Amino acid sequence: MIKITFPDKNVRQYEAGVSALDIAKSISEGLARNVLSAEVNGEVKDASLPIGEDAKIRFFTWNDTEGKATMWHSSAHLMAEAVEFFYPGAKFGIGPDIENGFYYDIDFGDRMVSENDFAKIEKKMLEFAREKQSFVRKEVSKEEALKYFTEKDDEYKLELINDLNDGEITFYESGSFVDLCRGPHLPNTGIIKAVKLLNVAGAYWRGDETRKQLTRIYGITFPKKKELDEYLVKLEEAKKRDHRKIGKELELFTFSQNVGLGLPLWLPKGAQLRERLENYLKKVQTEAGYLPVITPHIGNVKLYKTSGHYDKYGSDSFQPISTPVEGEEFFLKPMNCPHHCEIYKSKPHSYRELPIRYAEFGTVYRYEQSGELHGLTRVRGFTQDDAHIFCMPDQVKDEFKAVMAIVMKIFTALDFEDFIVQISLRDPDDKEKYIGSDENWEKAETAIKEVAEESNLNTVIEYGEAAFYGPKMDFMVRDALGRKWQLGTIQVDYNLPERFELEYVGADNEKHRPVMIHRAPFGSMERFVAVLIEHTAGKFPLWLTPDQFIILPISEKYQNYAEKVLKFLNNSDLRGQIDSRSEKTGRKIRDAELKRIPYMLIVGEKEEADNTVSVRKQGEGDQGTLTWDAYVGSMQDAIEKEMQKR
RNA sequence: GCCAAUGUAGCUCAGUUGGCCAGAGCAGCUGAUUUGUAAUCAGCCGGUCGGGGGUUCGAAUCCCUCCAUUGGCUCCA
Repeated sequence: MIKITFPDKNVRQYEAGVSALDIAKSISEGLARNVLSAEVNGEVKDASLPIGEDAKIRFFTWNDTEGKATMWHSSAHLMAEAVEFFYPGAKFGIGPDIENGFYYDIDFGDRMVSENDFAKIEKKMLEFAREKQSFVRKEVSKEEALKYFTEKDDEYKLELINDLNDGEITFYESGSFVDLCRGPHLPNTGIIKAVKLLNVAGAYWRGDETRKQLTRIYGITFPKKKELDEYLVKLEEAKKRDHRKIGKELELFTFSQNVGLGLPLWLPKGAQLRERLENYLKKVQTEAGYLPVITPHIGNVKLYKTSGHYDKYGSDSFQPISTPVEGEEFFLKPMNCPHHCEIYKSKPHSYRELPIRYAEFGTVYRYEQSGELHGLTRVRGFTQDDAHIFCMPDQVKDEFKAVMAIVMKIFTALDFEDFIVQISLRDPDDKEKYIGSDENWEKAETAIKEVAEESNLNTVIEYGEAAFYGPKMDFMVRDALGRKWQLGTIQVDYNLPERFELEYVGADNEKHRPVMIHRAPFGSMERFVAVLIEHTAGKFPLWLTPDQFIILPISEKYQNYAEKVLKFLNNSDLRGQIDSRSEKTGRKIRDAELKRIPYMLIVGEKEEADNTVSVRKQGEGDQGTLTWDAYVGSMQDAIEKEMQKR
């Protein structure tokens, strides 16, 4: 007999060799039906695996992320089985579970697979699911494993097996499909009740651009059909928040092929919104001791040779601009830092002046790959809310923390609650990609790691995500479809000060090298506004929204009164317009609602008689009648409330 | 840059197996209407069907190519 300990510390005795599934059954049939996998002594395992010794056990169901992972990983196998049925000879790469579902990378040879083929594959998957195929785990020797996939002629699996050690290789067999796999898997495929293949995409084998591109099929499965339907509805809803769609509807920005790919054109309403964000940050920065600077959009190529940008990105950038002078070349600036370094160098500095904080909304140009361009989130010309802090080494931490405070302030002000703080460090296996000495990198990485530890934020470390001159702390926020985008960023840099030979005179009357902190709380105005649009679905807070109200006169007769109201509101620092069209009120309301204008002020005979406005709130309907003063008061209160968050 | 899908008026979309001068709604313009909490009515304007090439008696529809968009991959100073 063995002792099984449950998460609630309860202990029960079982025969050795009992499976997690058996144990679940001994508790209740219902639990047994819902168990997808189990954690046995800290490791997630097949629920059907025999347990030979005393163990701590935890069951995973659909309500656990581990349970979902098991479900989706098994679904990848199920899909592979169906794919193999229709495309015998297809070769399989990897097929993991992901945050929402799973994918499998497949080499179909000469055959083309598109979304048109999904229906039959889905149908076959459900068929196999209904057969309640069990996942049979087999430990195999490396030799056996290699033999199997050599016969199957699957070079991808062979490559994977070659990277594994003998004795740690397992196969899983479900139906006719055998896969190299660590597991764990579902007790059987019958748990999968609803299947949806979502899209196909090319994906390089092992993420390596120089290797063959496989066909990746993404899918998701559910234990209930209803959950799939709900998921699909959610996806549709998310698409409605897409900033590209709302940006068009609300006339915030546009693109023109005549101007160029990835070069956004800000329309008046978008420009107003952006300007308010910029003014807000300018105010915060002034309070935090930043000094404004302004630099040109181009710079001599020499500048970027000094900074290292030329070597690193020169050939993939917009190409240099030549001048009538032989050999003279300018670059569109891809970064503001070299310019700011030159400003720093324009005069000698004393340690007493430090830290110096130069801030600029600097527009930069980068030749992003055409396939990467995406609305406002990935563009070729964008404006960074950039600043560079030049400080002494012992000031780095305090300065870094102060910048973090600004980022957090902004995120709080705009209700960005769901963000990831990512520590982006060097790829330890590929130091060639970076400039600067190991010593400098150590110092910079240590500083960031220490600051992160001292903050109360949950951070994740990503290796290989650093900038080429230094490590970063990146603030990642998701868009409507769950894609992560880097917004705020703070970077510690010991390298550029060296390259630009920046100096200050210390208390010891000797020359010292300052440390640079690059930082951009919004990241770029373009990307930030894009994410803001998706988070708010275009319903911006009052302090930001282009029009706070619109006055809707019932008819032409009340145009004069409407103008008086407008003047009064404008004088009270509120902004809005009059809809003077010869339309019915219902129509004006509908249009204002669709434009997400927060307040509609309906004025007619009654309102004119009592000097009031009839207030309608976007999305909420009629709010009753208020005097001008009362309305202004309520608006000021609402804005005041928003200000407190700022 | 790579893989796949898509590309018809400013926007959203119809256009059967290739067959009469390419359609609708919204937007825009003109006129009528003077309107009370999510679409007033009528008329007009607007497209060389993404560009180019080809097949055909005939192409928005079939083929090739280029461009762009979308979803991924790679990249992201």
